Amino acid sequence: MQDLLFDFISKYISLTEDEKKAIVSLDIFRSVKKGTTLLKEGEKSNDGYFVLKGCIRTYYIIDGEEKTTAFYTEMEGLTPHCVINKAPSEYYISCVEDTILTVTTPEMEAESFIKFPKFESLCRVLSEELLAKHQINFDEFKTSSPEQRYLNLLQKRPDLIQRVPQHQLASYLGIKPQSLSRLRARIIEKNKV
Amino acid sequence: MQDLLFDFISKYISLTEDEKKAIVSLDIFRSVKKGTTLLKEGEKSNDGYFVLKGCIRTYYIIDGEEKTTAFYTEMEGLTPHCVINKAPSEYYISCVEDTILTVTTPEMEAESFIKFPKFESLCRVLSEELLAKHQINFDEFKTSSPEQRYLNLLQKRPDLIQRVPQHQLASYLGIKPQSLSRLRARIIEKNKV
DNA sequence: TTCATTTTTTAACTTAAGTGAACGAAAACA
DNA sequence: TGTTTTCGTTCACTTAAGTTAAAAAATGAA
Repeated sequence: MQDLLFDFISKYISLTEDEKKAIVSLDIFRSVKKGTTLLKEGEKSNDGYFVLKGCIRTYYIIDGEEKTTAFYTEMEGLTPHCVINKAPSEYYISCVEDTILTVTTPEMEAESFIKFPKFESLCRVLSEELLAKHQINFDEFKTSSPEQRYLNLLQKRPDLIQRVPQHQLASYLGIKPQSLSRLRARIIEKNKV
Repeated sequence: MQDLLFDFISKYISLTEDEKKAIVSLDIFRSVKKGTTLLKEGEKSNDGYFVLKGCIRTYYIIDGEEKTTAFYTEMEGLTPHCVINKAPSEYYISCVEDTILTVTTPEMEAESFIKFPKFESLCRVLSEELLAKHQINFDEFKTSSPEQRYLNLLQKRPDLIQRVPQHQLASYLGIKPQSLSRLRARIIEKNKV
C-alpha cells in the first residue's frame, strides 16, 4: 500500500530507508468507504489528501444542487482551499469509490521539511508541475465547447467516464445532466451515419 | 522598482540585506513595451515571469483565431508550461500594456535555492497558494454561466475590464466577442428597467 | 426477489450562445 | 492628412444548452 506512494515519489527523488521509515511512522495511510464525506462545507480542516487507490471528488451545493468540480484518482493530491487560507470550506469532499489515501497536515509537513529538506523540494516541484498542468486544463476548458470537452475527456480520462456517475460528470464538464445525456446521444447519432 | 518585489516577498518572509543583494545581482528586472511577444507557440524557453507593473496575457491561436486564456497583472507570476515540461510552447505570451517584470529560469532558481533555502520554501508556499486559488477560480468558472462570469469579473477584477480589449476578455470568459457584446447590452437593459 | 430510490434518458419548450455579415468608430500607419 | 486595419456592436439566423416534467433504467436495501 505504502509502496504505491514510494513508487510515485521515486519518480522525483530517491528515498533512503530512514526517510521511508519517517514517512511510515507518520501514520498517514487511511482506508475510506465509498460515500464517506471527508470534508463538509463550513468546516475548518487541516487535512490534505493524496489518493493511492480509488477516487474522491470535490463538490459544491449551489441552490440545493450538487456541482462536482474535480475528481482525484490514483497518484493525485489535493490540499483543500480551507487548509491554505484557514477559513471554513466552500465545498465538500467525498469518496466516489472505496479509497486508500494519505492524510497530512501542514504541521506534519513543516516538521518533516525540517528533518528532510528534500521533502520540501519535492513538494515545490510537485505543486509547480500541478499548477502548470492545471492551467493547461483550464485553457482547454475555456477554448472548447461542452461536446469537445466530453470527447476530450473520453480520450484523456476514459476511466472517469466509467467510474463516475453521469450527473457528477456533467457539472465537471460545466453543463446539466440532461445536456450531457443529449450530447452523448448526439455523438452516437453522428457515428452511426 | 525592485522594491515592488521586496514588498511583496515581505508578506511571506523577511529578507536580509544580503539576500536582497543576491536577488538584485541576478539582474532579473526587465521593462517591456506594449505588444511585445515574450513567447511564441512552438518555441522552447526557460523563462518564468513575475509582473511588477503592467499586464501580460497568454493566448492560443486556434483555427486562426486568438484565444486569450489568462491575464497576469501586478504581483502575479507565471511559469509557462513549456518550462515545466521542456517541450515547445502551446501558447503565446505577450504584453497587453507597457510592463515591468522579472525574468527567471529554473537554473537561476536552483542556484539561489542552494544559497538560500528560504527561497525554495517561499516558492513552495506561493505555488501551493496559487494552486488553491486557481482551483477555486476554475470551480467558479464551471459552476456559472457566461453572464454570471462577467458579473463576477466586474466585482473581482474591475480593472481588467478597463485595461483589456473586449475580444480578449471574451475568450477569457469562454465566449465569442459578439456574445460578450450582446451579454453586456442585456445587462444594461436589465438595469434600466 | 420485490419495492423504493436514485440515476439516466427523452421530450417539448425557452433562452442564450455560435455564426456570418455588415456597419461605424477608433486606432494604427504611412 | 487620408488610408487602412482593427475593434466593438448590431442583426438575422442556426445550434445547442437550460428548464420542466415524465418515463425508463439501474441500483440498493429489505
